[in-house]
Amino acid sequence: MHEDPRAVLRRTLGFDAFRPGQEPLVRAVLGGRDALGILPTGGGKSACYQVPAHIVDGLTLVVTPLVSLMEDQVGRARGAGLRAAHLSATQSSAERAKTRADVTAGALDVLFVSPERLAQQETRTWLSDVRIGLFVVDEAHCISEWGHDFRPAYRGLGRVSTVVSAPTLALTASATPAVRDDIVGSLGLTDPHVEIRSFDRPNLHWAVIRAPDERAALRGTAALVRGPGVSLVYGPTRRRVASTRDYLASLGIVADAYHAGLPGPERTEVQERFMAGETRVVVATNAFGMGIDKADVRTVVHLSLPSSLEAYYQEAGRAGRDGEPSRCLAYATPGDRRVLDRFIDETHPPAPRLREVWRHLRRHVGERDTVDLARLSDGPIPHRALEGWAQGDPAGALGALERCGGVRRIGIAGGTRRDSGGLEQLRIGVRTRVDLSTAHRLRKRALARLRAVDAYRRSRNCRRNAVLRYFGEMASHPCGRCDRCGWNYLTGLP
DNA sequence: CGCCTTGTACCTAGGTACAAGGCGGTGCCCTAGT
Repeated sequence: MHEDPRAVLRRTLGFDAFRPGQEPLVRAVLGGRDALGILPTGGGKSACYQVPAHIVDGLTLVVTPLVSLMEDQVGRARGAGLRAAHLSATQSSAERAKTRADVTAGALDVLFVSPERLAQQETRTWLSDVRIGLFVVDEAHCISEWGHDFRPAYRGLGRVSTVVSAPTLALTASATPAVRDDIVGSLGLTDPHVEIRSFDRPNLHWAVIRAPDERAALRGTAALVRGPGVSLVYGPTRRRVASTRDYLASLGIVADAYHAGLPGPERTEVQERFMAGETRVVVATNAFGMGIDKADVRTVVHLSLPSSLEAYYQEAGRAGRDGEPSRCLAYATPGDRRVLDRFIDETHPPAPRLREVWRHLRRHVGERDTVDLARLSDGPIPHRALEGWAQGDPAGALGALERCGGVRRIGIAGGTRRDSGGLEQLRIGVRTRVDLSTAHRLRKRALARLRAVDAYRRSRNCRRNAVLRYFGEMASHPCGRCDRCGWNYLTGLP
């Protein structure tokens, strides 16, 4: 019989009682059952694996999407009395070797890794000799959000979870019923215990602000961030993030910009200033957020709505973590929908289009060719359909074909990716058959998600209820704190 | 359905004016050649 989880909680984390939802998840995995926990941010997801990690026999293996998050989690796990480490490409090979040796020797309780590392054959071979007591997928919505295109390694976690003879625990802060099903199905969870806490955040005030164009949205944003407290402004592109920051600066409003195109040290610095309370305004792309938990953000402004309500709720939900009244405001301009439609056409082209591109490739490219994509695109393939893919990101028609098994990426012949400019000398193989049903399904899914955003933007009814319903929650009375319930985003809060 | 970059015409050098067309965001991984 193992130590009582409550005693462990008290001894290691200093809490007298579990928070809602935690204990059933802990007891489920300790009883050998798979589990899925959907707990709000700040709801104590880490404790759900930290407590079992003290108890189970063997290693607790935690999959985490970002290296910065891993480093954070290692620190907190150590603070909870666990012997913890992580593996990442930023470490020296000596460091990694040491961690592996520790794991093999049973000298670690918790190991954090990326899904990409788990996808490596080398890692799997090594882990097959390690006794694993619990397999944890943190930020499990990434399986659904990123796994289908951006980070396909997330789709491979299912093979790990079924091979490992330990229970699997999937944790996330937000998941619609469809995303839940996707997580359970993709991980191959068997009869999981599912724990879902409410998404309602009674201190958040919602509004969609119509603006004739981007310029008007920008002016409005400046007025909003002049208000009291810390503000977070989300822009759809790096360029707009930079120009918004500059515009605010020209008005004497000091703001930091954050996106993935900035050098690492600068990103770190912006984050640290923000967390330390030295920044009043951060303008950012969606790169800013995961793992950043600042309590006193009063206003989150979106210059335009993102392409899914999941993303919107995650980003807007960074307001008011301290429970104080806070605003979640999104601008809507006439061009929004059209631009997003175009992005979908690029990332998930319609099946007939894909078939056309694939046939063209079949005629000109063999099973294992080195091709000059720039020359190929003189044909019916526009340059842009190939571009993103060649640079390493699975975007465009080739990316979609790759997901359908019609095209195989072999590598870049000669030179590095960056040196080659991405377009010459790409080695690909074109298969003799292609099944476009995956591409079709993903396109339908992307369009459906976009329609939900559109519905939210245009909704005549309570905004909060619209969001809750989307996440599969029963909506009660109108909230009384959104624009549709008569709340005024300019005068409604101090 | 708006903004910005790129392309073209002008004619012989590099500006200007205007038209056309394109437009995205998230991160792991440690290759191979300096």
